[in-house]
Amino acid sequence: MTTDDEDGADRIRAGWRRELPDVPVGPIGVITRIWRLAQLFTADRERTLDRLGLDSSTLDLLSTLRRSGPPYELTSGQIAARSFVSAGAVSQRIARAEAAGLVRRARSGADGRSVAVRLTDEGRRMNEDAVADLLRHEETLLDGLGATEHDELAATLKVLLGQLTRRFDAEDRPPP
Amino acid sequence: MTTDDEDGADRIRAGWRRELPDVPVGPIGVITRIWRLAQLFTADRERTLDRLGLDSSTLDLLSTLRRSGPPYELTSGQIAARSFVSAGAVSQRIARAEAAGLVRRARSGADGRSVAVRLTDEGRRMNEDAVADLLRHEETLLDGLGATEHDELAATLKVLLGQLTRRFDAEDRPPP
DNA sequence: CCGATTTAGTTTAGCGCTAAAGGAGTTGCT
DNA sequence: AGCAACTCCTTTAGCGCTAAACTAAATCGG
Repeated sequence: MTTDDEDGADRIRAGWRRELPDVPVGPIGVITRIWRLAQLFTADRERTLDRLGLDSSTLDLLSTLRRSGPPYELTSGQIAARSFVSAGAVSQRIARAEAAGLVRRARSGADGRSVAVRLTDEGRRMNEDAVADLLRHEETLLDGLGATEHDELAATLKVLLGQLTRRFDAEDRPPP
Repeated sequence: MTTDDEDGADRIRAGWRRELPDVPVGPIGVITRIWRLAQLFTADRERTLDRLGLDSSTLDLLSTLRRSGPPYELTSGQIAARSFVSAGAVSQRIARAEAAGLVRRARSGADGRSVAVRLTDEGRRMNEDAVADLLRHEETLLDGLGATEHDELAATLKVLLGQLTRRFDAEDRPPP
């Protein structure tokens, strides 16, 4: 008596349970759904950003600068450290945003190797508009969850994320 | 009195609350963490798959065929419909997997336009090994969650995913 | 049946990313 | 001081993806 409101994850799980009965299918219910939700949130952001003439990597750059507070300036290295992308990607993002007039680059005073990246007024304005739009809209995406459910979800995700982050960090740094 | 075990999402949320107090920062606790978890799961899979000489897009193709059951054969179109990627991407995935000897392509009997893609014995073996490895390992990633917490998480994710899927589907198909 | 339309799959241009190589400035050792 | 080692950033080759152009086969309507 299978329940009828199977989703994609349920179907994948049922497929593996049928075909490879020895394999544990438990993780699918969480991991596959997290992947799929991440995709949906990404696609939804992209639709909004298209309207605003931005893309998600530019938004990430502008937001990192904006969140740092006045004078909205960081070095490339600081941006890379906060962005979870490679230094090369940051360099390209800055070049694109500079061409669009959203940031300006200047050699940093103290250290001739670093580059200070600063938000222009237009970059700041576009970022503030986009962040307000996105977060207000994303709030509605989670409306279907009750307040308690929402908070418990955030809390559980935080626990899991903390555990995995610590675990992977420890694995990367094998015992001396 | 800020709690001290802030994670990245908490820091982003605190930054926006400080800089743009009018913007609702609630969604960050869920959406940002889902993105980050998806990234971690992806990176973890990639490490395992590297060892096995596979990549995640090839795994996805082989798994789709394997889950369909004997004779492990589907048309390109059926694969695309199950894969959440474009038809072009499927075509390229098949070409790579065929070059690696993991699938074989043949014009499909009934309809001269379609292509039947079938798992080779080696493709089937590699897929079964990889799926067993991955799922057994991923089970341990979720070990830190209690059974109840795990089940509640899966259930909440399923609800949210269902709501969003229906909502976006409805938006794509505007009223007639 | 014949031409137009639709459908299945492939090919290609362009995108942003990573990893690795390169260029320029700084630090440290003697 | 002088030179090696290091650091910060940029550049580039290669990858897989998407969107769109394209080829070929099937279907439909007069």
